[in-house]
Amino acid sequence: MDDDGRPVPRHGESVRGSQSGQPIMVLFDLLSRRWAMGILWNLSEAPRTFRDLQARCGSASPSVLNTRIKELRSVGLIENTPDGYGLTGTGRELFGHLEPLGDWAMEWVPTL
Amino acid sequence: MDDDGRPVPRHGESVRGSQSGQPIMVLFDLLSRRWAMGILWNLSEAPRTFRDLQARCGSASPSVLNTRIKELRSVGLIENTPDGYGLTGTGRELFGHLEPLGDWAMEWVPTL
DNA sequence: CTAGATTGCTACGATATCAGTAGCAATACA
DNA sequence: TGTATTGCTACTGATATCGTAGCAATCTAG
Repeated sequence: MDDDGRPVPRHGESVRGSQSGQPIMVLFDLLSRRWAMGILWNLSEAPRTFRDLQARCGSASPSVLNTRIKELRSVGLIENTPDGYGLTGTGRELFGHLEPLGDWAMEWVPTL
Repeated sequence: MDDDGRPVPRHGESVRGSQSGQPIMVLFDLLSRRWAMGILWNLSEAPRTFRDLQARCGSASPSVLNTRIKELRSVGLIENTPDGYGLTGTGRELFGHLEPLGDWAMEWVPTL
């Protein structure tokens, strides 16, 4: 069996080394896992198949991608629809807060 | 010498495995490194000393913390002030986009 | 000026996570 | 029946992170 990843953080539990259990840290822990935000970003336009999503995530390795998908599904941010993986209502809500970063990044990155 | 981390991503360059070089992916790459968002979060109220910051980041190991600090400084998001490390103007700008996640997380996390 | 105490950091071995590639069962289509 | 595509799993080697130890450079109290 492949790795199924760390336990998905829940409120009050230790979060990948952090003991705070503060909601924002729980969220940061989840979002800072490899490709987590990229997945949400790439599913925002439309549902995508596993392989399509993989291609959009810079050819992320299927094992990591699959692990991340399981995690994001288990916390109800994405779901498996007939058309492929897509954002849930909650996922779309979260994406709403991530979206502004796109414009900000477009202005910021060139200054580096 | 300890690791100085991966190269800090710049526009158009490969981003930790992603070839897109899209600004948002550059940003996601940076933010998804361990403790990156937590550091920004914990510096938002006031400048903190290295050890204070470390304590607030769940006792993150000093090597990772230091690596992250160097990275965030090198892209101008945080700076070293007489009172410790603090957000720059740009850092504060980015934090502005992260801040709403705090409230959202407070509502979301308990539902897990 | 001398003994802590604190601060910013480096070193290093042990783990955990990720990348990269190969490949397979299931379904779809030809 | 053959060929493609899809959603994965397995495995190996590379990288990142953890956890602990410790040190040089200030401060601080006596």
